[in-house]
Amino acid sequence: MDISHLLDDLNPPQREAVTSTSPAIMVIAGAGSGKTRVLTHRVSWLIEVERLSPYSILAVTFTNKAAAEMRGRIETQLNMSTRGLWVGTFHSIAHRLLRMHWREAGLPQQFQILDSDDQKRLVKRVIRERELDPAHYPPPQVQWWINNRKDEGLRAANIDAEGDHYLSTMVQLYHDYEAACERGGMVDFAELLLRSNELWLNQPVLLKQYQERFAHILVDEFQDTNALQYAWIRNLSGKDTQMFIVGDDDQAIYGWRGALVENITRYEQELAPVEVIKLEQNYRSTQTILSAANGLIEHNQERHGKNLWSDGEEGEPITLYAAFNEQEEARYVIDQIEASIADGADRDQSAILYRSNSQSRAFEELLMQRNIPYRVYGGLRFFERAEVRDGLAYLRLVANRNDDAAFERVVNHPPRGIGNRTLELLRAEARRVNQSLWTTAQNGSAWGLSGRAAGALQKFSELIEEIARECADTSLADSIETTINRCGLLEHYAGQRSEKEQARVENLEELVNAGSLYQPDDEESELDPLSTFLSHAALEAGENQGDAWEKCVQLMTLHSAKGLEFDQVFLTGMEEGLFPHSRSIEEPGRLEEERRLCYVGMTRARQTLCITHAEARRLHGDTRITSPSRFIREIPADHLREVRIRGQVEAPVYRPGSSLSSAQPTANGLRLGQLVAHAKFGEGVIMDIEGDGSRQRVQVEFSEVGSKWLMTDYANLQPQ
DNA sequence: TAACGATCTTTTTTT
DNA sequence: AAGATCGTTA
Repeated sequence: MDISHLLDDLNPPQREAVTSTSPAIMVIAGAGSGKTRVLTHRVSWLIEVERLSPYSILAVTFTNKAAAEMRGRIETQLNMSTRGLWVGTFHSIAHRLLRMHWREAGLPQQFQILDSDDQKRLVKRVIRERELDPAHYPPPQVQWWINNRKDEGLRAANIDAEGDHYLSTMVQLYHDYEAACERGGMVDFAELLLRSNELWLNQPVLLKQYQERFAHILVDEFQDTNALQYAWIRNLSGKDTQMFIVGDDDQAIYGWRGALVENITRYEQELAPVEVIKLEQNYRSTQTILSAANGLIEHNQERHGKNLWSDGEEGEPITLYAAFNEQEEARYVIDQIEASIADGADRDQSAILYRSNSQSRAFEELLMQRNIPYRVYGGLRFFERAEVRDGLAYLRLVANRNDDAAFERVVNHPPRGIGNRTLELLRAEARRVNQSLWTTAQNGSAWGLSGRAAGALQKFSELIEEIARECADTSLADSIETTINRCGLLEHYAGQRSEKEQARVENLEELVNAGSLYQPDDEESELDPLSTFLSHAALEAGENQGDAWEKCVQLMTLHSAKGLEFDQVFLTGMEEGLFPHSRSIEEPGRLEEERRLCYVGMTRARQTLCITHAEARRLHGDTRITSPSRFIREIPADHLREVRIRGQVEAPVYRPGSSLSSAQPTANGLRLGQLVAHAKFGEGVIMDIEGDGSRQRVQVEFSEVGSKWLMTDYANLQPQ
């Protein structure tokens, strides 16, 4: 058998990882070391060389994107369909199990997935019903708390509040929330995992069956697993299961949402002896970038220890630019990008990375002004848009009348005269009789609702029943079309003719389209298509902004940059308080996570890396003087090159500890940040200086007339 | 019931 | 500064 195509382009440790027969393997895969390749080649190897049935392999990832990429690559390698092979996110696999074993899991067959938005509404309701002050118990915080408990594998009944008032209230809310979910047949994200883990614990026969089925379990991004995911994996693995995990402790950046890097060590201890394979050869970045990143990450105490190297080129030094403020920072970065594009680089090979989303603004404004196409990652995705969610809520009611979250969402949207007062009474009554809102609404006048309110609810019920009847024996696509057309949302938006409403109508039409394109997975094909479509919508929120695939400059947070790579990377806003973020500075553990985030950012770059910081930045309304990030100082200085304004290299811009000292005066006494007066334009601040002698010009931000470029020889600016 | 104004808040994000 | 949320008012 010719197996060369699976091994030829691998280095020795990669090859060892792909072919190893140890019962427990741990691959510590540095950034850019070919992690995905190892994972996919191993699966292909198992199937093609070891002749394992795809049916006996389970591969788990964190994102749908990673799962899709893995499946795609495996199919290409094997040149066959991967039917039977389970590749998916923790959540999608747990979901699949629950759909198959809903009875054993104690769920109604039609259970629906509650996304975080619905979850928040439900939590809010539970708080209201307890008559607690939402200021004392903010819904997002309660939601966060509940999810954290679930991620730890704890149910309300398992938590001992020990007389602590706050804690016991939280437990009570958790309890109410569980009851509300139960009543409506709803399962939130964390619940998917918790339930299926309980399925393992409560159904030993079923568990054994799966343990025997999966001879191989592969887990990607192991450093991001939380306690529940760890338990889930451990329970599922039988004594003959071969475990293959891939992770990188230096890229653990999700501790704040419950991920436990320690799971790596824990795995190593619990499954000893574990074969540890380190992938340290990097195929992405220049040696300079790697050395710099290594130098930085060495400042962390808690490490497995690993040193990335490359046999590629030394590459350019990392440039460091000290901007006057965030606008000037944007100007510098975008000038550089424009220059590289002029040199023939692709726009989408430049990425601007930042710590927090609000920083994208200055960049976006300038990119827009200069007509450079760009794409900002993050933000609302298709299935998260309000109108799409409304449409889905109608569908959910059609599928399951007891879905209270969906009921609340659309009962008066579009407005049909069911006001808050009515809803309040309805909620109270539903709670009293412990029934869903839908059921309670059916006999409004019987429990004392005014004739008018009861009538309005009646009409709403009839509408839903009617839609359901029309959808009864049609295809999924037709059901969705019927629902969207009949629910009244289209008319509601069509009435108003602004651009926004136009877009909403289009999105609803797109939802119909999404339904007709939807193909259930093989295992799901015999289940109710509407339910699986709704789950799909919740589990996979869709493309970010599937806008035209024109090549765009990429803007994103450092977190969303993980897993991506670009020729040219700008690491911006490298200032104390912003990055590392002020809320992380106190705790050593958090600070180390910030440092790993910086490491992740740096290692995204293939060719060039540029680090920028502003000496003054407008944040939350006021301008403050900032100092450069400690991370800049932690990068070995010999890999850095400081850049002056427009390429004039003189005294170093950056000196540790200095803030505004870098604004060097020019020959005629003007310097950045200088307050000046102009005969016609009034007072202003110097934002930029370029050229010298008779060709020197300065950019002044005037308080009256805005920003102007002026030739210094003619402007006659008076320093103030 | 909707619309307006006051008040509050502000890291990172997937499922 | 800006956006979301909330309570009050017309």
